Amino acid sequence: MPTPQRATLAQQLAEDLRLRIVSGEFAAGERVPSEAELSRQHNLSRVTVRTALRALESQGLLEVRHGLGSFVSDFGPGIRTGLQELRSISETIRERGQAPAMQRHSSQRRGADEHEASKLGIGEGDEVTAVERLILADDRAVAFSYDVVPTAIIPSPLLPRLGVESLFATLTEAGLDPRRALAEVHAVHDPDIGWGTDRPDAGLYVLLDQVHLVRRGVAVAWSRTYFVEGRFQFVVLRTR
Amino acid sequence: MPTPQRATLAQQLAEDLRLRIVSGEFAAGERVPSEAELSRQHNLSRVTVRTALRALESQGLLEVRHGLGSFVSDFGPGIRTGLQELRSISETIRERGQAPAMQRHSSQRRGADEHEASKLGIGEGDEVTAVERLILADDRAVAFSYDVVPTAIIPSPLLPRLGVESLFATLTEAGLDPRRALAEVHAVHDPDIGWGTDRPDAGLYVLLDQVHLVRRGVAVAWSRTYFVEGRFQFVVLRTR
DNA sequence: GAGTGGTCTAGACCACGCA
DNA sequence: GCGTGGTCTAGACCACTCA
Repeated sequence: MPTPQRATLAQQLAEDLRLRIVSGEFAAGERVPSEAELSRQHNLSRVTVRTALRALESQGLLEVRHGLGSFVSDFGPGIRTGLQELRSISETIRERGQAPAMQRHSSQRRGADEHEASKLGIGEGDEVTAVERLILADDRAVAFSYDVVPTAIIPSPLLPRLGVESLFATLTEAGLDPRRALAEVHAVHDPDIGWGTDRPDAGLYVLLDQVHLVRRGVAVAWSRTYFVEGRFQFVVLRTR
Repeated sequence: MPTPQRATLAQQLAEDLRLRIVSGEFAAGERVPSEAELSRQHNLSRVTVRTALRALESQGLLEVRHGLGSFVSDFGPGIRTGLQELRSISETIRERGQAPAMQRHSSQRRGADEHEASKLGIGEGDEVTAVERLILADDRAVAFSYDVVPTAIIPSPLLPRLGVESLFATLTEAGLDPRRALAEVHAVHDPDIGWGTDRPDAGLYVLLDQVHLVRRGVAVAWSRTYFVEGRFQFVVLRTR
């Protein structure tokens, strides 16, 4: 039986507040309760509350001002997501009020090449399942993804679902909830990326080349996701 | 007199460890002292030590493994920087053992347009200084940057240095050390970006469109920096 | 001065990996 | 079992903003 992976208290609070923000309960520009207040209301230490607020700030949802309070950011339309937050793409799309969908373009089982083996920490030649999929929001292509997963870690009944539903969903069901991902960010201009009629003419993408890790630092997937430039907005809060 | 902006204890420790890592005192794959050990050695609480380790992890310098310890990442060559860390580009280049340089391409003082005013939180028409500069590492172009700064916040004697030396250096000297930046990440393919003979043929860039903020949430600069794809490596640790 | 966020501490208990 | 990191608490003091 896979571990349920209970969220931390800070994560729960962040999620709670996040939903209240995206649902509009807290309007843009409005102040959210102070740290002390949230502490009392949720019966949490201030450190924990701060951890949650930090997370929301790094997603660009809150602006925290010393001596004043925390305010809901005025963010525009479009799918906007904090790069530092590892979240399912489908979830992100859904929360923006759009309908996520997925189309598998190809799927094959084969031996891992040297590069894949190194990325995934498995042996060269060990079987992997490689999928190519298209991610849509309201029937519009937003990303093309090339994913590689060691076949051995996925229970057979779940294998056919790779590339058909959210990668996160499949991994979670296998008890392999990705906790972290180390991502490289690149700009790519290549008309050969992607497929189908909805492939953008410009062929311009933000590439997230990422290795997904479960808690123990063990890799569960290597994915290269090409986000169509302009259809997904990535935000990062950089701090010193 | 500008505030010296003392670094936090966590930042000091992170910086200390970072230098020891990049200098090779801790080799790749090696374990660094445990949290408890660092606590004792530096006479800091464990929370503070953890804050420092987190920062290094998010820069991709450390891999932290539950039950085992923290290990120096095996990172390859190339200028690699954690997107979540706001650092001077020059500093980043210098630490990679390369020589940073800067060339100002243009500079003008004029009224802020609507977009600039909104980004910087100033009035439309307020005077700004707009600079175009080229950033080099070992005489090779790595980025082109278009920066806009409200003229009023920079003391006149420092104005001529904008675009000639590190933006960070100038701002810091003016007592406006940027603490945070909210950045949008884009892929750009545009042969009109950049100038000079070293302009890459491909015209492909990772664009960081960022507003630099001082502590109080006040914007001090809006910069659009086009990093030549492939010459700078951006890494992000994404977590849930 | 009152209220807010920013930093830090000391200590607790849990979960993981290994011998 | 022991040492490691993961989470959380209660409380302290400081710095900023506004009245």
